[in-house]
Amino acid sequence: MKVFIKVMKAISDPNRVKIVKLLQQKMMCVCELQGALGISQPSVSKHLKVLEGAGLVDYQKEGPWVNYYLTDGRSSPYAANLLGNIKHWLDDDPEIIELSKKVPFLNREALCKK
Amino acid sequence: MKVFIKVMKAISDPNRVKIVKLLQQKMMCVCELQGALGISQPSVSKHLKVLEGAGLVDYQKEGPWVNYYLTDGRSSPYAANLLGNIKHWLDDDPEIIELSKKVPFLNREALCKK
DNA sequence: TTGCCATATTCTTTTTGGGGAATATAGGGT
DNA sequence: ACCCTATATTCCCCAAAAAGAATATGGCAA
Repeated sequence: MKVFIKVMKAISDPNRVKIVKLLQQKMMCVCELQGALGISQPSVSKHLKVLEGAGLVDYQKEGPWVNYYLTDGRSSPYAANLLGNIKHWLDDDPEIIELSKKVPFLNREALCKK
Repeated sequence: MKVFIKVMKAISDPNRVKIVKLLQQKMMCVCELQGALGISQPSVSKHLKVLEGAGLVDYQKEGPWVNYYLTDGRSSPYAANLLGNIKHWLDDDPEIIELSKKVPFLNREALCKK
């Protein structure tokens, strides 16, 4: 039950949904996600931690950056199912469409070291 | 997005998960759910309202009682998918097993008019 | 070592959400 | 009409969660 609740709570926040939908397109570092979402860096980090705790994302360090990506949902059937379904969901949502348009222009060199 | 969040938030509370799992077994009135969950009647009513708002349950009045039951998820693909999956999920959860044992003994005549 | 940069963590504030007590509502039976 | 019962709603309290500012951490470069 605890695992189930954790996964569902993780995906119950709009910004975290957006992060998942962004990571569907490509692996991203924190500053790229921040650039896309328009919220503070600590907020992004905390959302990522919640998603990681639910087994939805994982990360890999690359030089100064930390790249986050979607997992395969190995941690629980709930995570696996959710990640599978959300792939097709919300693609026609106005907010998600707007976000997706930004993706090609996200550039970590430009976004960071401001 | 709003509908998606509503469904996910609705299922992100342990008591609401329990209500859904109980209603899988049979249609129940508020006082039966209250008896099973061991929380206050207003609390049950409020949880039911959240579930209804998410399109997961509906109700039908029968004399003095209000019978709640699971919908077919017609309101959204998210509700439909969730209701379909949760049918098989959490059946081996200790809390849910305990709850299920109580179901045969839930009797609205005995539970109400205390 | 020092400094710099990306990210994580802490702190505080504000908002959201669940809980029960008390109250309101609605409908049936008398 | 009246009362009684099941349920809904309101109220207030407390805990959880989200937000950003400020600070800490960790690794790389000079």
